[in-house]
Amino acid sequence: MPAPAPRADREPLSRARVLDAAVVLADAEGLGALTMRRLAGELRCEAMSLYHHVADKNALLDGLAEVVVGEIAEACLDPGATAGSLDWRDVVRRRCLAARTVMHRHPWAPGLIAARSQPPPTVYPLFEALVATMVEGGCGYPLAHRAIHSLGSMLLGFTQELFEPAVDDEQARDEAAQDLAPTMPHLAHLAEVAVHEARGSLGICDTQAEFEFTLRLILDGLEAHRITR
Amino acid sequence: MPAPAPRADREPLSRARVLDAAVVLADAEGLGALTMRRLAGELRCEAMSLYHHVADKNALLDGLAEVVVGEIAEACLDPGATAGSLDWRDVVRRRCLAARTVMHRHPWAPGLIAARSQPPPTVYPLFEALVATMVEGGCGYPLAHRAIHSLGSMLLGFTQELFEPAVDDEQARDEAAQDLAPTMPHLAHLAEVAVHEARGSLGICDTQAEFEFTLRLILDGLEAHRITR
DNA sequence: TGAAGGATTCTTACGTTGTAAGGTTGACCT
DNA sequence: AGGTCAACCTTACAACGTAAGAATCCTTCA
Repeated sequence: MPAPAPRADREPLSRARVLDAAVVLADAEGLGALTMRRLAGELRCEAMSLYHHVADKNALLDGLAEVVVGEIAEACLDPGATAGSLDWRDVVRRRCLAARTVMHRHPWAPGLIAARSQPPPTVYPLFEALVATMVEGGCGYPLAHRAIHSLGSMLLGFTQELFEPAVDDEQARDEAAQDLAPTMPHLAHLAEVAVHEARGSLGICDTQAEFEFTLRLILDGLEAHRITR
Repeated sequence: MPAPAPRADREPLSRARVLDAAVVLADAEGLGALTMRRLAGELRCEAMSLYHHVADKNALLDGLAEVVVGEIAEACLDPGATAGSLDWRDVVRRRCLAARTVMHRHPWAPGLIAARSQPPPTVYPLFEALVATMVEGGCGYPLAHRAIHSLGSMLLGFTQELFEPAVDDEQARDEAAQDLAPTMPHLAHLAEVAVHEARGSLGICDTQAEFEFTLRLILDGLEAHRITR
């Protein structure tokens, strides 16, 4: 097995280093400034060298979404963020606020994530933790599921079909759920429930129903404020 | 004054025709397929001809956002959409659903609108109508204002600072509010109220407070569902 | 009738982008 | 010493947005 052959005269490139530099560049000058040549310049290499660490520009953007959502997940799951919270609402609330401060550092992120067809896999630990908190708080899986949809825009900055096209193939979906089970037990369970509820899995939720649910939630909340004002 | 000089042998171009073709193209093949040359091809002209009707590609995208939001506003304000509604919530609910069906036809729209720094002016009639409905429903301007923020993602597909950078200059803001007054009385009034409430106008809301308000709305609504399940 | 004038459209050209193809380098293992 | 292979660079090309200016066409007035 050949060992890696880093040059002695400078830090070798790597997927992580490329993505980190891309995030820094996008933060500083926006997504528009993120070109392969410019990014290479920041890393003191040539554009084509980047292609050894990311497949192409699209993969680079996928990676960016992954990194940012990962940052959000990390911030949300930091125990310090929710220390001393008793109510499940308080935990979820603080997590959403933590997500927001991360998004604030990367204003280009919502648009980027929204543009990808699939949310990056780094959302799963976050959703898993949220569902866990809610279920332990007595919400039950169906409500926790709806909550994830309702909170989507608070966590990632946009609404609209969080899990849209995904997989049409039913068997592939079942396998995906199986893969999820060991590390994401709540999400796996939620997927099962969703199958019975909306004839879809994580991949195919009844987004219309979810939309209407969230809408009613907001309107009813506003009505309550109107009455007690 | 020279009259327009359209060619006899074919329909002349126009800003509206360019934008319409751009919407059709984006709907069919996505925003990525929307290039000046390609769009020109659809219109059976050369790329450079487009520049007489839109300043540049960025202006084209601005125009696209304008058209889509205009479509949304039109669908929402269609009296048929809200006929027979007594409750203000029902009116607003139906408008949001109408907005959603329009967005469904233009899946690229939320990302596009979110990417522009300012929402297109075609939102104003929509917001005006929503505020009017809510105020007449007994909500009061402060609550109607919050409602617009809370409903942002239900109407346009994304959250996150609907009116972000806008104008720093205080005088310019006052003038903008003046211009609004004749056609958008409720929005103009709302802007005044916002100045006192959050030390900002339409241009500078306390987005953090709005975010937290919406978040609590959703969480409290979910909690109510938990209890009564 | 026809020439001017001005809006519209097209031609050509340039710089920048993403990336395919293939050459070069240098650390490691025999 | 020489071979191997990942990492990296050079060159090249098609497609993009768009600047500059020529060509085209309708209108208007002489």
